[in-house]
Amino acid sequence: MQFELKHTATGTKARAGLITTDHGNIETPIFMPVGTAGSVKGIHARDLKEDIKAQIILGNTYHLYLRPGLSIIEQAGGLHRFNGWNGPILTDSGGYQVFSLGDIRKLSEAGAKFQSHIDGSSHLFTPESVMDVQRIIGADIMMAFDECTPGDAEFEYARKSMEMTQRWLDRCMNQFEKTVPKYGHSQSLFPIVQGAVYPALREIAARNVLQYNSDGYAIGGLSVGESEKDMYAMIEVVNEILPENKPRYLMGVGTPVNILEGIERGIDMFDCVMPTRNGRNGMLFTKKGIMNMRNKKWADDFSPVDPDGTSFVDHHYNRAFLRHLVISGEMLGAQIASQHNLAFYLWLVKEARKQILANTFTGWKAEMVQQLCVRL
RNA sequence: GGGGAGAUACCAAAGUGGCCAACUGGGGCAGACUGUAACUCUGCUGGCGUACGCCUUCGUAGGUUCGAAUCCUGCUCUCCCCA
Repeated sequence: MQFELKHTATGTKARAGLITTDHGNIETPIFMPVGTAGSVKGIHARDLKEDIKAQIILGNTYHLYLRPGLSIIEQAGGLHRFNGWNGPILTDSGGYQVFSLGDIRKLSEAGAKFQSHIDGSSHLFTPESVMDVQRIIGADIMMAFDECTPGDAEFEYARKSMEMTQRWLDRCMNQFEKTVPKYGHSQSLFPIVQGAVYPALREIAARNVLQYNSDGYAIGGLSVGESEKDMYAMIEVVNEILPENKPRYLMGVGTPVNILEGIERGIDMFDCVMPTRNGRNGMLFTKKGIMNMRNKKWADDFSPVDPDGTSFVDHHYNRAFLRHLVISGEMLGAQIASQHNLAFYLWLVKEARKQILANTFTGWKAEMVQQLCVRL
């Protein structure tokens, strides 16, 4: 994987770049749809590529390891062959599950012992094993195994947590160096910067990851309970230190506004479940604001789902029908909403890139942020 | 014609003298969701008020009682069984 910085918009840290992988190119800034179990929920690979114009999607080490299991994925020839998506794939390491499955896991220096959320069985994830699993999955971009520190962590906890993530990173790197890709395409490993909401910790963590000269760097442990103000402040601290010539990935973020704020602060890559999960729950993000499709006001609105939308669903279906589907619990409603939201997110980052290249990002972004928060 | 059962809020359905403006489910209305244990979760759902509260409700008209959705009587309607 390689990264080429194309342009930094004047008067801002917002950047446009190009990532090249063995499965295709990625124009940054980019949003990466989340496909935890190997599929972006409700979305066909064809629509992902042709309609939504996704350039890279996520998978999750923890989920794929539990089900279908490594043997099946290996037999398939890796996740790309298994799920029919032949574009770039990034896998999260399970670090987020260390956070979200807090009740059913135990952390130690060795790693994280999980109880499967599926059948309760016990599994130990170590930095080494997580590298091996991601080799088998065959992600173009693998993530280091980290502890995603909760946003409200005390300083001492955050410090210890960050330090363990650093030691785990060292082990990840060693294992990564000791192993090779299984399917003929190259794989990169991104370290993750932790440190909760403490600038001093974030600084240490950001400087620490530089020693590995990785293909890219991630910022984790944000949008996990801290304030947006803190989140933006941490991005600024870290991006001050991360190298210019490598992509920066802000993990798990976020709302359309979060993404624009992140781009403005020099982030290149984003992922978030929000467009799909909120879509399944009836919420639409649009250029003009947020729509809750369950609201009665759409019941007799027969205009297109989103007249400004870039997806075919935006023009093929009307709002009243979409509301009917959502209210009725019809799965097509969840699909339409997810497809719209993803297409919107991809439009948003593509447009941001255009504005960066034209040096008009700042004004455009300010205007968009106003619009995006409106409740329609 | 004879016998029996029942009528509770938008629907279904608990409650069978005070803790009942009334359990619960559905429906309705709104909110949440950020590296997915999530097509999930939360709140409201008689009227007015932010709220303590006040007012009007359990087919209908009366009655008993300090007090009734709950007990008694008349009426109206519904369902079931037998002829």
